[in-house]
Amino acid sequence: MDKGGAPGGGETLLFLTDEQLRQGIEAVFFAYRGFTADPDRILEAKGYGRAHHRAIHFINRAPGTTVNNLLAILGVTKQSLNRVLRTLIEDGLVESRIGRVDKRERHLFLTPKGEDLERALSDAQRARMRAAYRAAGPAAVAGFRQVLEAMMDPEQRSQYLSLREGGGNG
Amino acid sequence: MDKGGAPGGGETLLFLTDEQLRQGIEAVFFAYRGFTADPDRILEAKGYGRAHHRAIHFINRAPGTTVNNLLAILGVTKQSLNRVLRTLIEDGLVESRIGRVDKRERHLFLTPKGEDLERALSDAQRARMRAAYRAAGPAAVAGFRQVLEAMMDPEQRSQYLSLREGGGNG
DNA sequence: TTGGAAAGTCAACAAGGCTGACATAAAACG
DNA sequence: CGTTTTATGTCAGCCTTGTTGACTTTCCAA
Repeated sequence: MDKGGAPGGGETLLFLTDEQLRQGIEAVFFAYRGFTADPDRILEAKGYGRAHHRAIHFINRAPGTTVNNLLAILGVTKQSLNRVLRTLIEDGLVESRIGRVDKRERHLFLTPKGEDLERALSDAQRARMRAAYRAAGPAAVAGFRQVLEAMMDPEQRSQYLSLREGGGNG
Repeated sequence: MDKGGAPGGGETLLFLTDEQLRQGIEAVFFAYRGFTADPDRILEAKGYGRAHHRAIHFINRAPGTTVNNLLAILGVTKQSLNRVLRTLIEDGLVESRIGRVDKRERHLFLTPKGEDLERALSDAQRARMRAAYRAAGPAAVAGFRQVLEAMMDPEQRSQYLSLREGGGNG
């Protein structure tokens, strides 16, 4: 439990007590609840869950992505994803097109109806992020992103970064 | 979709494009996976889940807390918590003592065995947080915490802050 | 003392993870 | 061409962890 601001052992480059770390852990816990609260309300009204949200988000992010691709990003089994995808396709939110070059693949797209829901969900989530960013200020935002990136597993981080490349300006 | 760094409408105090906000959202998504990955491995080996982790964490944080108290912090129904609590009590990780003043209440404590698991879980999680904090640097950590706090719902934020008061130095 | 409120427990159901087994179609390989 | 591998989908069944409803015990106040 080193409490000192003075670097004690060469292991302590930052002022990091167990208590501070625990507060960081709890902050992530509570913040994540806030992060999902708004979309959850919208989804519940339509009879969907977070699993549907995640699928819709990443299909919108990378239109034409294959099922296998989505599987890797979401980190779930195909059986689990398929259940969600099936309902989205049946409900006319997602379209699944057979690949032209490789006919085994299914390329996934949002329909206009799917885009509507995606917009509703991401508007709600962005509004909260925007408010948080504004309240904290630009310097805090940069730090926020740095720590989040450092918290990811290496594999997740490279997935995240490759999405950034495809997605637009930094 | 204002892209300019120049403040356009008085609403834009920061340089916040939809794309930047979306990257923030995805960063939270991927980082949360990393955040839970280490404890999840430990829990799985013992046959527990995240719900057990959360209960253990907050019982350790506030020993003697009542079931109702824990309910408010965790934001689940008492029936849901009860199932988790029952297995933890049966397995000898948590002790439930009937309240002396109000016999309806159950006060919850970790047993030595429960403290062992708590330590294993929080060591793993703190190690990741520490690494992320070190990689990002002190200024980033401050910003990280600011944004997380701003992301919480007001009710969650006050719960979070009251835990901080009880817990030690900031 | 009686009725309501509060704390906790039991039962049953749903979402969404998981594994395993299997089917089909297409591609890749030899 | 025949075989194997890959991509996808499906069925069945299990687990965790949320939910609601019904119930008991306890406390308190009228």
